[in-house]
Amino acid sequence: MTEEISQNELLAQRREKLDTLRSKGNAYPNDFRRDSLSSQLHESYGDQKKEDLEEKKIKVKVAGRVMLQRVMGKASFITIQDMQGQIQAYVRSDSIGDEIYKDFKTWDLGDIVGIEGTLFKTKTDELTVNAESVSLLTKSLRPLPEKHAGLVDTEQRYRKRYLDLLTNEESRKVFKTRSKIISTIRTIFEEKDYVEVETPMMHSVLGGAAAKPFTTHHNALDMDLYLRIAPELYLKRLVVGGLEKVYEINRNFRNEGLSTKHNPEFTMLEFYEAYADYEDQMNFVEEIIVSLAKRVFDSDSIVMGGNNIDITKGFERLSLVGSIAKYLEVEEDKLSERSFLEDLAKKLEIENADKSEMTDGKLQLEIFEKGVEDKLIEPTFIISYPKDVSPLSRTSDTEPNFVDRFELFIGGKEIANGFSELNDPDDQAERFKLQVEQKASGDEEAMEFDSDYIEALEYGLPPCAGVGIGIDRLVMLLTGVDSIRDVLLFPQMKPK
RNA sequence: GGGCCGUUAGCUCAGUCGGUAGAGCAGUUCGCUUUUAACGAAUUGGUCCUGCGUUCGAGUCGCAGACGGCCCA
Repeated sequence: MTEEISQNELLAQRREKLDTLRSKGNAYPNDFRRDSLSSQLHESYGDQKKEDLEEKKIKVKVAGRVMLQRVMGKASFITIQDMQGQIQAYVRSDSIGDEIYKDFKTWDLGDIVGIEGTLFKTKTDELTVNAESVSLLTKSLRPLPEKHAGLVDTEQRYRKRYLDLLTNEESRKVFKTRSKIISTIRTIFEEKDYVEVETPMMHSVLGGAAAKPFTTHHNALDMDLYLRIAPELYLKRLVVGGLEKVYEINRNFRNEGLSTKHNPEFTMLEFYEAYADYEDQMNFVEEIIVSLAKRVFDSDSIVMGGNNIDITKGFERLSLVGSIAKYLEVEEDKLSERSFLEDLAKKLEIENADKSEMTDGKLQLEIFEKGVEDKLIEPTFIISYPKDVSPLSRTSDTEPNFVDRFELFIGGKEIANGFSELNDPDDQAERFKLQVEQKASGDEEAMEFDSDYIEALEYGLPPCAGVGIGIDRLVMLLTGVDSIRDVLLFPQMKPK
Protein backbone atom coordinates (compact mmCIF):
# COMPACT_ATOMS: atom_id res chain seq x y z
CA MET A 1 0.00 0.00 0.00
CA THR A 2 2.77 2.44 0.90
CA GLU A 3 4.43 1.62 -2.38
CA GLU A 4 1.23 2.36 -4.23
CA ILE A 5 0.86 5.72 -2.52
CA SER A 6 4.35 6.90 -3.29
CA GLN A 7 3.81 6.09 -6.92
CA ASN A 8 0.72 8.17 -7.35
CA GLU A 9 1.53 11.54 -8.74
CA LEU A 10 -1.32 13.39 -7.06
CA LEU A 11 -0.36 12.10 -3.66
CA ALA A 12 3.30 12.77 -4.26
CA GLN A 13 2.58 16.40 -5.14
CA ARG A 14 0.62 16.91 -1.94
CA ARG A 15 3.28 15.16 0.13
CA GLU A 16 5.82 17.55 -1.30
CA LYS A 17 3.68 20.44 -0.13
CA LEU A 18 3.49 18.83 3.30
CA ASP A 19 7.28 18.51 3.39
CA THR A 20 7.55 22.22 2.71
CA LEU A 21 5.12 22.89 5.57
CA ARG A 22 7.12 20.66 7.89
CA SER A 23 10.33 22.45 7.00
CA LYS A 24 8.76 25.78 7.95
CA GLY A 25 7.54 24.66 11.39
CA ASN A 26 4.68 22.66 12.85
CA ALA A 27 2.66 21.35 9.92
CA TYR A 28 -0.20 20.28 12.18
CA PRO A 29 -0.88 23.26 14.44
CA ASN A 30 -3.72 23.19 16.92
CA ASP A 31 -3.81 26.78 18.04
CA PHE A 32 -6.62 28.20 15.90
CA ARG A 33 -9.89 28.81 17.75
CA ARG A 34 -12.93 29.68 15.72
CA ASP A 35 -15.72 31.82 17.12
CA SER A 36 -18.35 31.33 14.41
CA LEU A 37 -20.07 28.60 12.43
CA SER A 38 -21.23 28.94 8.87
CA SER A 39 -25.00 28.57 9.21
CA GLN A 40 -25.06 30.74 12.32
CA LEU A 41 -23.43 33.52 10.35
CA HIS A 42 -25.87 33.14 7.47
CA GLU A 43 -28.76 33.23 9.92
CA SER A 44 -27.48 36.23 11.84
CA TYR A 45 -26.19 38.36 8.97
CA GLY A 46 -27.57 36.90 5.75
CA ASP A 47 -30.44 39.38 5.66
CA GLN A 48 -28.40 42.48 6.41
CA LYS A 49 -27.80 45.10 3.78
CA LYS A 50 -24.38 45.33 2.19
CA GLU A 51 -23.82 48.86 3.48
CA ASP A 52 -25.03 48.12 7.03
CA LEU A 53 -22.75 45.14 7.26
CA GLU A 54 -19.74 47.15 6.11
CA GLU A 55 -20.40 49.78 8.73
CA LYS A 56 -20.56 47.24 11.54
CA LYS A 57 -17.16 45.69 10.75
CA ILE A 58 -17.98 42.33 12.31
CA LYS A 59 -14.88 40.27 13.01
CA VAL A 60 -15.18 36.49 12.79
CA LYS A 61 -12.95 33.44 12.98
CA VAL A 62 -14.13 30.48 10.93
CA ALA A 63 -12.56 27.13 10.16
CA GLY A 64 -13.33 24.24 7.89
CA ARG A 65 -12.41 22.25 4.85
CA VAL A 66 -11.78 23.92 1.51
CA MET A 67 -14.51 22.63 -0.81
CA LEU A 68 -14.28 25.10 -3.70
CA GLN A 69 -11.70 27.64 -4.75
CA ARG A 70 -11.63 30.37 -7.34
CA VAL A 71 -8.10 31.59 -7.48
CA MET A 72 -7.12 34.71 -9.36
CA GLY A 73 -3.78 36.47 -9.68
CA LYS A 74 -4.00 38.68 -6.62
CA ALA A 75 -7.28 37.69 -4.96
CA SER A 76 -9.32 34.52 -4.47
CA PHE A 77 -12.58 33.21 -3.22
CA ILE A 78 -12.70 29.93 -1.33
CA THR A 79 -15.68 28.10 0.04
CA ILE A 80 -15.10 26.28 3.29
CA GLN A 81 -17.34 23.71 4.91
CA ASP A 82 -17.83 23.22 8.63
CA MET A 83 -20.21 21.12 10.73
CA GLN A 84 -23.13 23.34 9.81
CA GLY A 85 -22.61 24.16 6.18
CA GLN A 86 -20.52 26.37 3.96
CA ILE A 87 -19.31 29.94 3.92
CA GLN A 88 -17.25 31.85 1.43
CA ALA A 89 -14.07 33.77 2.16
CA TYR A 90 -12.39 36.46 0.09
CA VAL A 91 -8.63 36.32 0.27
CA ARG A 92 -6.70 39.28 -1.10
CA SER A 93 -3.01 39.49 -1.60
CA ASP A 94 -2.79 43.03 -0.21
CA SER A 95 -4.83 42.07 2.88
CA ILE A 96 -2.82 39.07 3.95
CA GLY A 97 0.56 39.86 2.35
CA ASP A 98 2.18 38.80 -0.91
CA GLU A 99 4.28 36.01 0.60
CA ILE A 100 1.36 34.41 2.42
CA TYR A 101 -0.83 34.76 -0.66
CA LYS A 102 1.77 32.86 -2.66
CA ASP A 103 1.63 30.04 -0.11
CA PHE A 104 -2.16 30.23 -0.06
CA LYS A 105 -2.27 29.62 -3.79
CA THR A 106 -0.59 26.23 -3.27
CA TRP A 107 -3.37 25.07 -0.93
CA ASP A 108 -5.57 22.30 -2.27
CA LEU A 109 -9.22 21.37 -2.19
CA GLY A 110 -9.71 19.30 0.94
CA ASP A 111 -7.20 21.23 3.07
CA ILE A 112 -8.46 22.32 6.46
CA VAL A 113 -8.02 25.99 7.12
CA GLY A 114 -8.70 28.75 9.62
CA ILE A 115 -9.69 32.24 8.48
CA GLU A 116 -9.95 35.44 10.46
CA GLY A 117 -11.58 38.46 8.91
CA THR A 118 -14.51 40.84 8.57
CA LEU A 119 -17.95 40.01 7.24
CA PHE A 120 -19.08 41.70 4.04
CA LYS A 121 -21.34 41.07 1.11
CA THR A 122 -20.18 40.66 -2.46
CA LYS A 123 -21.85 42.38 -5.36
CA THR A 124 -24.01 39.28 -5.81
CA ASP A 125 -25.07 39.71 -2.18
CA GLU A 126 -23.28 36.66 -0.79
CA LEU A 127 -22.17 36.79 2.83
CA THR A 128 -18.39 36.47 2.79
CA VAL A 129 -15.48 36.68 5.20
CA ASN A 130 -12.94 39.24 4.01
CA ALA A 131 -9.78 37.52 5.20
CA GLU A 132 -7.21 39.38 7.24
CA SER A 133 -5.27 36.26 8.07
CA VAL A 134 -5.41 32.68 6.84
CA SER A 135 -3.76 29.56 8.18
CA LEU A 136 -3.46 26.02 6.95
CA LEU A 137 -4.42 23.79 9.87
CA THR A 138 -4.31 20.34 8.28
CA LYS A 139 -2.88 19.43 4.89
CA SER A 140 -5.04 16.97 2.98
CA LEU A 141 -2.87 14.42 1.22
CA ARG A 142 -5.54 12.84 -0.92
CA PRO A 143 -7.81 14.47 -3.49
CA LEU A 144 -11.49 14.70 -2.56
CA PRO A 145 -14.19 13.18 -4.77
CA GLU A 146 -15.36 15.30 -7.66
CA LYS A 147 -16.64 18.62 -6.35
CA HIS A 148 -19.97 18.67 -8.08
CA ALA A 149 -21.16 15.08 -8.30
CA GLY A 150 -19.67 14.10 -4.95
CA LEU A 151 -18.93 10.48 -4.16
CA VAL A 152 -21.44 8.42 -6.13
CA ASP A 153 -20.13 4.85 -6.12
CA THR A 154 -22.34 3.06 -3.60
CA GLU A 155 -19.64 0.73 -2.40
CA GLN A 156 -17.22 3.57 -1.73
CA ARG A 157 -19.94 5.56 0.00
CA TYR A 158 -20.34 2.72 2.52
CA ARG A 159 -16.69 1.81 2.85
CA LYS A 160 -15.44 5.39 3.08
CA ARG A 161 -18.37 7.01 4.79
CA TYR A 162 -16.28 10.05 5.70
CA LEU A 163 -16.04 10.93 1.99
CA ASP A 164 -19.76 10.39 1.54
CA LEU A 165 -20.49 12.69 4.49
CA LEU A 166 -18.01 15.25 3.23
CA THR A 167 -19.44 15.49 -0.25
CA ASN A 168 -23.10 14.46 -0.05
CA GLU A 169 -25.37 16.72 1.88
CA GLU A 170 -28.27 14.25 1.63
CA SER A 171 -26.23 11.67 3.47
CA ARG A 172 -25.25 14.13 6.20
CA LYS A 173 -28.90 15.02 6.56
CA VAL A 174 -30.02 11.42 7.07
CA PHE A 175 -27.53 10.85 9.87
CA LYS A 176 -28.30 14.13 11.57
CA THR A 177 -31.99 13.21 11.41
CA ARG A 178 -31.22 9.79 12.84
CA SER A 179 -29.53 11.45 15.76
CA LYS A 180 -32.48 13.76 16.25
CA ILE A 181 -34.94 10.86 16.15
CA ILE A 182 -33.03 8.97 18.82
CA SER A 183 -32.63 11.98 21.08
CA THR A 184 -36.33 12.75 20.69
CA ILE A 185 -37.17 9.19 21.66
CA ARG A 186 -35.08 9.67 24.80
CA THR A 187 -36.94 12.89 25.53
CA ILE A 188 -40.31 11.18 25.14
CA PHE A 189 -39.33 8.40 27.54
CA GLU A 190 -37.86 10.87 29.99
CA GLU A 191 -41.15 12.78 29.97
CA LYS A 192 -42.93 9.53 30.85
CA ASP A 193 -40.55 8.84 33.75
CA TYR A 194 -38.92 5.85 32.13
CA VAL A 195 -35.43 4.88 33.29
CA GLU A 196 -32.82 4.21 30.62
CA VAL A 197 -30.58 1.23 31.29
CA GLU A 198 -27.86 -0.81 29.64
CA THR A 199 -27.97 -4.57 29.95
CA PRO A 200 -25.38 -7.16 28.90
CA MET A 201 -24.38 -7.53 25.28
CA MET A 202 -22.76 -10.89 26.04
CA HIS A 203 -25.14 -13.62 27.14
CA SER A 204 -24.45 -17.11 28.38
CA VAL A 205 -28.03 -18.24 27.72
CA LEU A 206 -29.73 -17.52 24.43
CA GLY A 207 -33.16 -15.90 24.54
CA GLY A 208 -35.46 -12.97 23.99
CA ALA A 209 -36.04 -13.50 20.29
CA ALA A 210 -36.08 -16.08 17.51
CA ALA A 211 -32.71 -15.63 15.80
CA LYS A 212 -29.38 -17.26 15.12
CA PRO A 213 -26.68 -15.88 17.39
CA PHE A 214 -23.05 -14.92 17.04
CA THR A 215 -20.74 -16.73 19.40
CA THR A 216 -17.64 -15.35 21.04
CA HIS A 217 -15.23 -16.67 23.65
CA HIS A 218 -14.19 -15.34 27.03
CA ASN A 219 -10.60 -16.42 27.65
CA ALA A 220 -10.30 -15.97 31.42
CA LEU A 221 -13.56 -17.79 32.08
CA ASP A 222 -12.82 -20.19 29.22
CA MET A 223 -16.42 -20.11 28.12
CA ASP A 224 -18.35 -19.33 24.96
CA LEU A 225 -20.79 -16.45 25.07
CA TYR A 226 -23.48 -15.27 22.69
CA LEU A 227 -23.68 -11.73 21.44
CA ARG A 228 -27.18 -10.83 22.48
CA ILE A 229 -30.04 -11.24 20.05
CA ALA A 230 -32.35 -9.22 22.33
CA PRO A 231 -32.24 -7.55 25.77
CA GLU A 232 -35.76 -8.65 26.70
CA LEU A 233 -35.10 -11.13 29.48
CA TYR A 234 -32.70 -8.74 31.25
CA LEU A 235 -35.10 -5.83 31.02
CA LYS A 236 -37.87 -7.91 32.59
CA ARG A 237 -35.51 -8.91 35.39
CA LEU A 238 -35.22 -5.17 36.01
CA VAL A 239 -39.00 -4.86 36.20
CA VAL A 240 -38.91 -7.64 38.82
CA GLY A 241 -36.32 -5.45 40.56
CA GLY A 242 -38.73 -2.54 40.76
CA LEU A 243 -37.69 -0.52 37.71
CA GLU A 244 -41.31 -0.35 36.69
CA LYS A 245 -40.75 1.76 33.59
CA VAL A 246 -37.54 0.85 31.87
CA TYR A 247 -36.07 1.18 28.39
CA GLU A 248 -32.88 0.48 26.51
CA ILE A 249 -31.58 1.69 23.14
CA ASN A 250 -28.73 -0.52 22.11
CA ARG A 251 -27.30 -2.95 19.62
CA ASN A 252 -28.57 -6.47 18.92
CA PHE A 253 -26.65 -9.02 16.89
CA ARG A 254 -28.26 -11.61 14.66
CA ASN A 255 -26.32 -14.05 12.55
CA GLU A 256 -28.21 -13.72 9.32
CA GLY A 257 -27.53 -12.59 5.77
CA LEU A 258 -27.00 -9.04 4.59
CA SER A 259 -29.72 -7.25 2.66
CA THR A 260 -31.34 -3.89 2.24
CA LYS A 261 -33.31 -4.72 5.37
CA HIS A 262 -30.77 -6.68 7.42
CA ASN A 263 -27.49 -5.81 9.01
CA PRO A 264 -25.94 -8.26 11.47
CA GLU A 265 -25.78 -5.57 14.14
CA PHE A 266 -28.67 -3.19 14.46
CA THR A 267 -30.14 -0.84 17.03
CA MET A 268 -33.19 -1.79 19.04
CA LEU A 269 -35.38 0.20 21.35
CA GLU A 270 -37.07 -1.99 23.96
CA PHE A 271 -39.28 -0.72 26.76
CA TYR A 272 -41.36 -2.27 29.55
CA GLU A 273 -43.99 -0.82 31.79
CA ALA A 274 -45.55 -2.44 34.86
CA TYR A 275 -49.31 -2.37 35.41
CA ALA A 276 -49.88 -1.88 31.70
CA ASP A 277 -51.02 -4.30 29.02
CA TYR A 278 -50.45 -4.58 25.30
CA GLU A 279 -53.35 -2.28 24.55
CA ASP A 280 -51.80 0.46 26.67
CA GLN A 281 -48.55 -0.06 24.80
CA MET A 282 -50.25 0.10 21.42
CA ASN A 283 -51.55 3.51 22.42
CA PHE A 284 -48.09 4.54 23.52
CA VAL A 285 -46.44 3.29 20.31
CA GLU A 286 -48.92 5.28 18.26
CA GLU A 287 -48.18 8.31 20.41
CA ILE A 288 -44.43 7.82 19.85
CA ILE A 289 -44.76 7.65 16.07
CA VAL A 290 -47.04 10.67 15.86
CA SER A 291 -44.86 12.58 18.29
CA LEU A 292 -41.65 11.82 16.37
CA ALA A 293 -43.18 13.05 13.12
CA LYS A 294 -44.38 16.18 14.88
CA ARG A 295 -41.23 16.97 16.84
CA VAL A 296 -38.56 15.94 14.34
CA PHE A 297 -40.26 16.82 11.06
CA ASP A 298 -43.08 19.13 12.19
CA SER A 299 -45.40 16.92 10.17
CA ASP A 300 -48.61 14.94 10.52
CA SER A 301 -47.65 12.44 7.88
CA ILE A 302 -44.94 10.14 6.60
CA VAL A 303 -43.77 10.27 3.01
CA MET A 304 -43.77 6.83 1.37
CA GLY A 305 -42.89 6.44 -2.28
CA GLY A 306 -44.28 9.83 -3.15
CA ASN A 307 -47.46 9.34 -1.10
CA ASN A 308 -48.26 11.00 2.17
CA ILE A 309 -49.48 8.67 4.88
CA ASP A 310 -51.54 10.59 7.39
CA ILE A 311 -50.62 9.21 10.81
CA THR A 312 -52.97 11.30 12.89
CA LYS A 313 -56.28 9.64 12.09
CA GLY A 314 -55.83 6.64 14.39
CA PHE A 315 -54.01 3.39 13.57
CA GLU A 316 -56.19 0.50 12.44
CA ARG A 317 -56.33 -2.67 14.60
CA LEU A 318 -56.85 -6.08 13.02
CA SER A 319 -56.38 -9.62 14.30
CA LEU A 320 -53.77 -11.71 12.51
CA VAL A 321 -56.32 -14.14 11.05
CA GLY A 322 -58.70 -11.24 10.44
CA SER A 323 -56.04 -9.53 8.32
CA ILE A 324 -55.50 -12.74 6.33
CA ALA A 325 -59.25 -12.99 5.75
CA LYS A 326 -59.43 -9.34 4.70
CA TYR A 327 -56.42 -9.12 2.39
CA LEU A 328 -56.50 -12.63 0.90
CA GLU A 329 -60.29 -12.55 0.70
CA VAL A 330 -60.98 -15.83 2.48
CA GLU A 331 -63.44 -16.77 5.20
CA GLU A 332 -62.00 -16.13 8.65
CA ASP A 333 -63.62 -19.27 10.15
CA LYS A 334 -61.73 -21.53 7.77
CA LEU A 335 -58.35 -20.23 8.97
CA SER A 336 -58.49 -22.58 11.93
CA GLU A 337 -58.82 -25.60 9.64
CA ARG A 338 -55.52 -27.33 8.99
CA SER A 339 -56.25 -28.49 5.46
CA PHE A 340 -57.42 -25.02 4.45
CA LEU A 341 -54.27 -23.47 5.89
CA GLU A 342 -52.05 -25.92 4.04
CA ASP A 343 -53.81 -25.24 0.74
CA LEU A 344 -53.50 -21.51 1.26
CA ALA A 345 -49.83 -21.90 2.17
CA LYS A 346 -49.15 -23.89 -0.97
CA LYS A 347 -50.80 -21.23 -3.11
CA LEU A 348 -48.37 -18.75 -1.58
CA GLU A 349 -45.46 -21.14 -2.24
CA ILE A 350 -44.66 -21.56 1.44
CA GLU A 351 -42.34 -24.51 1.92
CA ASN A 352 -42.79 -27.29 4.46
CA ALA A 353 -46.46 -26.41 4.94
CA ASP A 354 -47.36 -30.04 5.54
CA LYS A 355 -44.50 -30.83 7.94
CA SER A 356 -45.43 -31.63 11.53
CA GLU A 357 -43.10 -28.99 13.01
CA MET A 358 -45.13 -26.42 11.06
CA THR A 359 -47.76 -25.79 13.71
CA ASP A 360 -51.04 -24.10 12.83
CA GLY A 361 -49.79 -20.93 14.42
CA LYS A 362 -46.55 -20.92 12.43
CA LEU A 363 -48.50 -21.55 9.29
CA GLN A 364 -50.84 -18.64 9.97
CA LEU A 365 -47.86 -16.41 10.66
CA GLU A 366 -46.10 -17.43 7.46
CA ILE A 367 -49.26 -16.89 5.43
CA PHE A 368 -49.54 -13.45 7.00
CA GLU A 369 -45.91 -12.58 6.32
CA LYS A 370 -46.01 -13.75 2.74
CA GLY A 371 -49.50 -12.68 1.74
CA VAL A 372 -50.51 -9.72 3.89
CA GLU A 373 -47.59 -7.85 5.41
CA ASP A 374 -46.55 -5.72 2.45
CA LYS A 375 -50.15 -4.67 1.86
CA LEU A 376 -50.33 -2.92 5.22
CA ILE A 377 -49.43 0.55 3.99
CA GLU A 378 -51.57 2.62 6.35
CA PRO A 379 -50.45 2.25 9.98
CA THR A 380 -51.99 -1.01 11.22
CA PHE A 381 -51.68 -2.90 14.47
CA ILE A 382 -51.97 -6.65 13.94
CA ILE A 383 -53.11 -8.32 17.17
CA SER A 384 -53.84 -11.84 18.46
CA TYR A 385 -50.75 -13.81 17.58
CA PRO A 386 -50.62 -17.60 17.80
CA LYS A 387 -49.20 -18.78 21.09
CA ASP A 388 -46.62 -21.15 19.62
CA VAL A 389 -44.79 -18.35 17.83
CA SER A 390 -44.78 -16.10 20.89
CA PRO A 391 -42.94 -17.89 23.70
CA LEU A 392 -42.63 -14.83 25.96
CA SER A 393 -46.15 -13.42 25.60
CA ARG A 394 -49.07 -13.65 28.00
CA THR A 395 -51.83 -16.04 26.99
CA SER A 396 -55.09 -14.39 25.99
CA ASP A 397 -57.80 -14.56 28.67
CA THR A 398 -60.43 -15.43 26.07
CA GLU A 399 -58.56 -17.48 23.44
CA PRO A 400 -56.13 -20.02 24.93
CA ASN A 401 -54.25 -20.59 21.64
CA PHE A 402 -53.50 -16.91 21.20
CA VAL A 403 -51.48 -14.35 23.10
CA ASP A 404 -51.94 -10.66 23.90
CA ARG A 405 -49.47 -9.46 21.31
CA PHE A 406 -49.32 -6.87 18.55
CA GLU A 407 -47.10 -5.81 15.73
CA LEU A 408 -47.28 -2.43 14.03
CA PHE A 409 -46.94 -2.18 10.26
CA ILE A 410 -46.50 1.01 8.29
CA GLY A 411 -45.68 1.16 4.61
CA GLY A 412 -45.79 -2.63 4.43
CA LYS A 413 -43.01 -2.99 6.97
CA GLU A 414 -42.89 -4.14 10.58
CA ILE A 415 -42.11 -1.23 12.85
CA ALA A 416 -42.91 -2.49 16.35
CA ASN A 417 -43.53 -5.73 18.17
CA GLY A 418 -45.06 -5.77 21.64
CA PHE A 419 -47.07 -7.81 24.05
CA SER A 420 -48.39 -8.28 27.53
CA GLU A 421 -45.57 -10.11 29.25
CA LEU A 422 -45.87 -13.66 30.42
CA ASN A 423 -45.33 -13.45 34.18
CA ASP A 424 -46.49 -16.93 35.19
CA PRO A 425 -43.20 -18.75 35.92
CA ASP A 426 -44.72 -22.20 35.37
CA ASP A 427 -46.22 -21.25 32.00
CA GLN A 428 -42.90 -19.65 31.02
CA ALA A 429 -40.99 -22.79 32.01
CA GLU A 430 -43.32 -24.86 29.83
CA ARG A 431 -42.75 -22.51 26.88
CA PHE A 432 -38.97 -22.68 27.36
CA LYS A 433 -39.19 -26.47 27.34
CA LEU A 434 -41.00 -26.29 24.00
CA GLN A 435 -38.29 -24.01 22.68
CA VAL A 436 -35.61 -26.47 23.76
CA GLU A 437 -37.50 -29.25 21.98
CA GLN A 438 -37.74 -27.18 18.84
CA LYS A 439 -34.04 -26.44 19.02
CA ALA A 440 -33.32 -30.15 19.38
CA SER A 441 -35.40 -30.89 16.31
CA GLY A 442 -33.34 -28.46 14.25
CA ASP A 443 -34.83 -24.99 14.76
CA GLU A 444 -31.68 -22.87 14.84
CA GLU A 445 -33.61 -19.82 15.94
CA ALA A 446 -35.20 -21.36 19.04
CA MET A 447 -34.35 -20.13 22.54
CA GLU A 448 -32.59 -21.93 25.38
CA PHE A 449 -34.04 -22.70 28.82
CA ASP A 450 -33.21 -19.72 31.02
CA SER A 451 -33.61 -21.06 34.56
CA ASP A 452 -32.15 -17.90 36.08
CA TYR A 453 -34.94 -15.95 34.39
CA ILE A 454 -37.57 -18.40 35.66
CA GLU A 455 -36.21 -17.87 39.17
CA ALA A 456 -36.62 -14.12 38.73
CA LEU A 457 -40.24 -14.68 37.65
CA GLU A 458 -40.79 -16.77 40.77
CA TYR A 459 -40.05 -13.69 42.86
CA GLY A 460 -42.90 -12.03 40.99
CA LEU A 461 -42.88 -10.00 37.76
CA PRO A 462 -45.63 -7.42 38.07
CA PRO A 463 -48.17 -7.57 35.26
CA CYS A 464 -46.55 -5.58 32.48
CA ALA A 465 -46.20 -5.12 28.79
CA GLY A 466 -43.21 -4.40 26.60
CA VAL A 467 -42.36 -3.33 23.08
CA GLY A 468 -39.43 -3.52 20.71
CA ILE A 469 -38.90 -1.03 17.89
CA GLY A 470 -36.09 -1.45 15.41
CA ILE A 471 -34.49 1.96 15.28
CA ASP A 472 -32.83 1.51 11.90
CA ARG A 473 -36.07 0.59 10.20
CA LEU A 474 -37.89 3.38 12.01
CA VAL A 475 -35.30 5.84 10.71
CA MET A 476 -35.70 4.37 7.22
CA LEU A 477 -39.44 4.90 7.44
CA LEU A 478 -39.23 8.45 8.73
CA THR A 479 -36.47 9.59 6.36
CA GLY A 480 -37.87 7.77 3.32
CA VAL A 481 -34.69 5.79 2.73
CA ASP A 482 -34.94 2.33 1.12
CA SER A 483 -31.79 0.58 2.31
CA ILE A 484 -30.71 -0.03 5.90
CA ARG A 485 -27.17 0.72 4.71
CA ASP A 486 -28.21 4.30 4.16
CA VAL A 487 -29.12 4.75 7.83
CA LEU A 488 -26.08 2.93 9.24
CA LEU A 489 -22.87 4.92 9.20
CA PHE A 490 -20.75 1.84 8.72
CA PRO A 491 -22.84 -1.04 7.31
CA GLN A 492 -21.26 -4.46 7.40
CA MET A 493 -19.23 -5.10 4.25
CA LYS A 494 -17.00 -7.91 3.11
CA PRO A 495 -13.35 -6.94 3.30
CA LYS A 496 -11.97 -6.25 -0.15
C1' G B 1 -28.46 -19.50 -1.83
C1' G B 2 -30.72 -17.98 -7.06
C1' G B 3 -31.46 -14.25 -11.07
C1' C B 4 -30.19 -9.60 -13.37
C1' C B 5 -26.77 -5.49 -13.57
C1' G B 6 -22.09 -3.03 -12.54
C1' U B 7 -16.43 -2.58 -11.85
C1' U B 8 -12.17 1.99 -17.35
C1' A B 9 -7.40 8.18 -14.60
C1' G B 10 -7.87 10.56 -7.58
C1' C B 11 -13.57 11.45 -8.62
C1' U B 12 -17.92 11.47 -12.32
C1' C B 13 -18.47 8.98 -16.75
C1' A B 14 -17.88 7.78 -22.49
C1' G B 15 -15.56 3.90 -25.30
C1' U B 16 -19.09 2.05 -32.18
C1' C B 17 -18.13 -4.13 -35.60
C1' G B 18 -12.38 -7.09 -31.65
C1' G B 19 -7.58 -3.04 -34.39
C1' U B 20 -2.26 0.60 -29.90
C1' A B 21 -7.56 4.27 -24.22
C1' G B 22 -11.17 9.36 -24.11
C1' A B 23 -13.94 13.69 -21.79
C1' G B 24 -15.25 16.79 -17.56
C1' C B 25 -13.64 17.76 -12.65
C1' A B 26 -9.15 17.46 -9.63
C1' G B 27 -3.59 18.14 -10.46
C1' U B 28 0.73 20.91 -12.86
C1' U B 29 2.38 25.62 -15.59
C1' C B 30 0.96 30.60 -17.27
C1' G B 31 -2.66 34.81 -17.10
C1' C B 32 -6.43 37.14 -14.20
C1' U B 33 -8.21 42.00 -7.36
C1' U B 34 -16.04 40.66 -6.38
C1' U B 35 -15.66 34.95 -7.98
C1' U B 36 -19.26 31.20 -7.08
C1' A B 37 -19.49 23.94 -10.41
C1' A B 38 -15.06 31.10 -11.65
C1' C B 39 -12.76 31.87 -16.43
C1' G B 40 -8.87 31.52 -20.72
C1' A B 41 -4.41 28.85 -22.60
C1' A B 42 -1.16 24.71 -22.32
C1' U B 43 -0.23 20.05 -19.94
C1' U B 44 0.53 15.42 -16.65
C1' G B 45 -2.03 11.14 -15.22
C1' G B 46 -4.29 4.08 -16.87
C1' U B 47 -2.99 -3.29 -13.15
C1' C B 48 -9.54 -1.03 -18.34
C1' C B 49 -11.43 -5.64 -10.90
C1' U B 50 -8.41 -10.61 -11.10
C1' G B 51 -7.10 -15.18 -13.61
C1' C B 52 -7.53 -18.44 -17.67
C1' G B 53 -9.09 -19.04 -22.66
C1' U B 54 -10.51 -17.77 -28.05
C1' U B 55 -7.88 -14.64 -31.64
C1' C B 56 -2.59 -12.25 -35.71
C1' G B 57 -4.74 -8.82 -32.06
C1' A B 58 -9.23 -8.39 -26.14
C1' G B 59 -11.48 -2.60 -22.25
C1' U B 60 -14.73 -5.10 -25.95
C1' C B 61 -15.95 -12.21 -27.00
C1' G B 62 -16.07 -17.01 -23.64
C1' C B 63 -15.22 -19.46 -18.82
C1' A B 64 -14.02 -19.09 -13.64
C1' G B 65 -13.45 -15.95 -9.48
C1' A B 66 -13.57 -11.23 -6.27
C1' C B 67 -16.25 -7.02 -4.67
C1' G B 68 -20.67 -4.14 -5.02
C1' G B 69 -25.94 -2.88 -6.33
C1' C B 70 -31.07 -4.36 -7.15
C1' C B 71 -34.74 -8.21 -7.00
C1' C B 72 -36.16 -13.03 -5.16
C1' A B 73 -35.64 -17.02 -1.27
